[in-house]
Amino acid sequence: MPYTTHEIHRIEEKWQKIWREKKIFSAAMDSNKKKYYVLEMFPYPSGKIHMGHVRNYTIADVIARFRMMQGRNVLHPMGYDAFGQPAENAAIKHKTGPAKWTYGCIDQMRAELKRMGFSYDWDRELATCDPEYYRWNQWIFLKMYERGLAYKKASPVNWCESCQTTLANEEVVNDACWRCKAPVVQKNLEQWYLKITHYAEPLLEDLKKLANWPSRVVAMQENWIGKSHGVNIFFFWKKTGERITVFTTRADTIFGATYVVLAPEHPLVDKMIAGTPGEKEIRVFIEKVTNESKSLRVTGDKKKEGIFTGQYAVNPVNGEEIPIWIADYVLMEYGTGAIMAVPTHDQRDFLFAKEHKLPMRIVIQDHPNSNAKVSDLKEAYEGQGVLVNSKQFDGTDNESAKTKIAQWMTQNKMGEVTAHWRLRDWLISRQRYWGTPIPIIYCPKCGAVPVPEKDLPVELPSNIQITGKGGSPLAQCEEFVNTNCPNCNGKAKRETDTMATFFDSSWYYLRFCSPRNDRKIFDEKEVNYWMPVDQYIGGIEHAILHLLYSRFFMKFFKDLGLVNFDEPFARLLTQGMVLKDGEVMSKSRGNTVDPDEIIGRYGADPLRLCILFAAPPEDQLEWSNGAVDGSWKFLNRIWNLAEQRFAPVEDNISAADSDQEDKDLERERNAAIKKVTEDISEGYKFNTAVSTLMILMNAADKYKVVTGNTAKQALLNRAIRTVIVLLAPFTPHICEELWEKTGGNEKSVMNVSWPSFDARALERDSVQVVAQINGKLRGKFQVASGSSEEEVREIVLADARIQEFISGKPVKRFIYIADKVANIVI
RNA sequence: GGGCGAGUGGCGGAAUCGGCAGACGCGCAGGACUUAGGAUCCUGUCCCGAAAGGGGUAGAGGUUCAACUCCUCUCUCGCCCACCA
Repeated sequence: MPYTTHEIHRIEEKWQKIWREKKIFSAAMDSNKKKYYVLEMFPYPSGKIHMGHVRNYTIADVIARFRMMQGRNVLHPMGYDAFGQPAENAAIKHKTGPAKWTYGCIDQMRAELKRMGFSYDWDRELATCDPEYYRWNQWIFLKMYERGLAYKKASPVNWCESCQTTLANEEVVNDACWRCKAPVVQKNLEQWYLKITHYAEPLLEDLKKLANWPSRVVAMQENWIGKSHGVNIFFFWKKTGERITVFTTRADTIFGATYVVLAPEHPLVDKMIAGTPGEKEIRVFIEKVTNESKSLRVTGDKKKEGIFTGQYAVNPVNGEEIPIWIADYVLMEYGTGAIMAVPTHDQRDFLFAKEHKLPMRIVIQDHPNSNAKVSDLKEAYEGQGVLVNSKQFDGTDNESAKTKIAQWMTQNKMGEVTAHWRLRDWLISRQRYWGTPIPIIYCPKCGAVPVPEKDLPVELPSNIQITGKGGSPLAQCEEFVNTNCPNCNGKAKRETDTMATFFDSSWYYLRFCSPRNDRKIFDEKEVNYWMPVDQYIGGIEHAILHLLYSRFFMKFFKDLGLVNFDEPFARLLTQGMVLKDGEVMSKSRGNTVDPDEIIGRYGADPLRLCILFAAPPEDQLEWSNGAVDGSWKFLNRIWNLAEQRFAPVEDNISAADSDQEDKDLERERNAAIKKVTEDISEGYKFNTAVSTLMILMNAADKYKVVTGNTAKQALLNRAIRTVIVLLAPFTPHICEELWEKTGGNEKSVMNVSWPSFDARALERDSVQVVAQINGKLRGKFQVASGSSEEEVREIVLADARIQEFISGKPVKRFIYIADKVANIVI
């Protein structure tokens, strides 16, 4: 039978059925076996898988199958991140319900995933929209609520007009909604938050443990958490003596502070200006600034605007009275909402001071003897130097002055060492239907009351009309809203907001460990056996969002005493995007390639191979149909090799009888085992692993067997079967079929142990040494491997051509790198 | 403005504890064969040159017997952060 599309499809279906029936991939805890947990970021069930999914899951599948063949107890589950807005939009568009729509999509998606032949334990499949899943979201919420880590507060929030809902800071990208790209505006709303900032320190600190994460992702998280060390300095308002705390990372410049600037929203502002002559003008200014969108206000190149309050602050270090200003460039959300301005050593302050003719004083000289004057300054000096005009600190270099001044201020209660964080608490309320109901009941008498654990799950009502127009859809459903207070049993109303879907995905990897447990969120024994995830794989777009939230949840579970570790993902691989014509594949661009269509035309194996061979997993991958042709051809050649050249004979080769061709083939075979093993386990270099297998196949193809020479035939058989076994994680269907055809005696090639290589077979009798003259290639010599420098020197210098190049000049040096290069310096 | 990463044939990409640049594949060119198949097989394929040889890994320098690999500067592209005090 030739390897035709029809045959490919037959083989793929055949083996998928066998894997399913024999439960090859079902995982069970076994404390005698070393576990390996492979996980890819589970998909949103849009219905169809795209090339990005195919790439992500194929990479994971190779790893899972490879580890399985190496004898590890592999857990490789799959599920669906099934809540979220697209289902609501689809429900409106197709006049159906989000649940019906979503489950339909899941069915379609599962079928497509199965056609790819991925090694999932399908018995562990889960969907976050299942009440048996999201009840545990509610449970987690209640546990956080008990510990004060879930709380409600009114504050300005990000609001997406198009989605008609609030967004977390992490979901706002360039002042636009991360999902729909519509502009985000600020609204004042009362919303639920999770206190992720409680874990700011460990979230930052434990990044150090993530040595096997891409450094880029670690850097992004570090940036996002944004710890900055500095000092809170206690200025005070001259008129009343009230404290104005200012945060600075530049305590060394404290003697150069010539004014203080407050954010327009600063709580003291109102009191300071009330009844002053400038009050009206200042209020107009504040009004103007606070109405500006955050993006406009926070643009770097915009001119800084400000206004004098008429009030003065006292600098605690020298008692100096300096003016208090209000300016748009000071943000209430960061630091203390108040800064001390040092125009000589901060460029923003410099420009502001010039504009408003505010005083300046130099306190750092870049050189002890240089005497720059304020009038000479064209810009602020932000570099290193020595302190001047700073009383007892004069002459101190500014770096050590930071610590010294901070200590001195702390001792004299003028300030305190502190740190500020960029990380904000996580806003999780969403005014949407298709999400987990927040398990809170509002009672007129008792206030906000958590739903008792025994009443979980608070189920989503199914009879809801989704309109997409303003407000929480759940609020319209009276039978959902109206309930009784768990405390006093009086009439009460339910919270009608649902949870952000990132809540759901922050812990699903734990649920996979015991997905059917209906008494507990997860079985601690199972979780402590399988976790952490040994290899996690997904897109870089989750570098902050999902990965940070998951780390936060893990630390919370550790604090609850449920788990004995606190980082969920030991290794992280961020796969590159799949491009078409240089652009990311997307429906809106109309440049998508449907994986299902490629499977139909070529089969799953050629698709898998092509995507693995085309680029290293972390790089972008430019899709080309030609590349699938290439993969198809390669599989076809292997097919023909196994079908036409394999012949069953007894494998009784004695090394003593082997000739040079035999040794060469055995060397290629062992070299391939070594290289493929290394490529998969050290850095997932699938592209070079595949090319190594191509080399071995080419070598086997060229190897000649005289009919009846059973020793040679056995050697060829060995090479063929090695290709099949090594290739099995990449293209499992064809390898199963060929393994069976070539007399494989296991029920599946997946049960074959991953081969090891024989180092002796890699040795060569002779090696090629390159001869260079002054670094230029001048000749190649076969020499016995392990030859000494003297031997090689003799051979090389005896060569007529080499002598011609030397042309009588004296040989200054002779450098020999064993078995590689000889360089003659003349 | 700050940080990180990258730049190699017509294309995807190999090679980086410094040691033959372009593995492997796609494409292209020439040929063989044919049970016309999605054929298959063989040969060639960085540039200039008839050859000898010369040039060549974004550009310019440097270190070295030897540099895609290390150092300095510049350019280009990608990503992240950004009035962050």
